[in-house]
Amino acid sequence: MSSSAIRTSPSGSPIALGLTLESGQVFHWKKDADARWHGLIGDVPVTVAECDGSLLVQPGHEDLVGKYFSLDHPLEEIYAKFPNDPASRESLQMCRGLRIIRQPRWECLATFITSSMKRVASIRAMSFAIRKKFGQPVSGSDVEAYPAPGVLAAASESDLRTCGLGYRAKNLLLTARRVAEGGIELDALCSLPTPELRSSLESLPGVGTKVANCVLLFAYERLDAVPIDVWIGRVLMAMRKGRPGTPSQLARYARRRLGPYAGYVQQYLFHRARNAKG
DNA sequence: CGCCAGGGTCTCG
DNA sequence: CGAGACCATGGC
Repeated sequence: MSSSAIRTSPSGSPIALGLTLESGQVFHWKKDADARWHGLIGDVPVTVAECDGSLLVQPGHEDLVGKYFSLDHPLEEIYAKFPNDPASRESLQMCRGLRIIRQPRWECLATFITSSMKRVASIRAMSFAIRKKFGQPVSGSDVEAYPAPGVLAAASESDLRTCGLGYRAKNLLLTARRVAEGGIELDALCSLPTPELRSSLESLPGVGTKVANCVLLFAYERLDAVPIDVWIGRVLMAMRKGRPGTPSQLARYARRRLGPYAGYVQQYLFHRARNAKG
């Protein structure tokens, strides 16, 4: 592969590429027989491979790829603030090098609107279907770019349903219209404090507490945001010695116990829980 | 085949 | 604020 190696962060903390791309943050990357990953960063086709914790990319893509995969995140500092309970320690041992990606905001928001009550494999299938039906073809990629808000805003609900969205089609359509009409400017919101940003996101159709936290964590660099889905809900309940709780109680517990990088801890716990199976 | 999933929204206490 | 009903689909 015509590629040059780029280094990870100055501290030398590595990236685990496969873990990062298979941890339910992003849903359109494909691994080939040679363990190279093919995907799009925005509308730029990218091929990435991992070699001893560093990334190999095409010349010229170093900055784009480095930012997308958050190679500047200080993993050792983050790990130093991990909680000391057995589950968190074990998740760190399993997931060392997994990074929270910086995703394009609309793409992240839209895919997580479609994610409710769906498994990762289904979210991935819907994502590909939406790209294929509405997205712009990209030269050098077998995956289409994620369609802009205006494109989905001009679609019909029944067209969206053909992508397997079910009742989520209406929410995606309504939110696409809000964004396309300028009712909310996703990129401009990045300067807002987290509470105000969260409120803005939750004003969108199909965006509640959990989806807003996914977008805060995966697209707005709020590394303390904790999405609580059924998996993390079970993990938190186990950490509370089996004591169940309301969503707000679990959120408060997570804020208190998972530390300043709670979003990172959550992602590691999520991956550990989903891959437990014994 | 039945089960469950990176939930949101509305209604009613 | 908290609990329940309802929503559609597909992988397994």
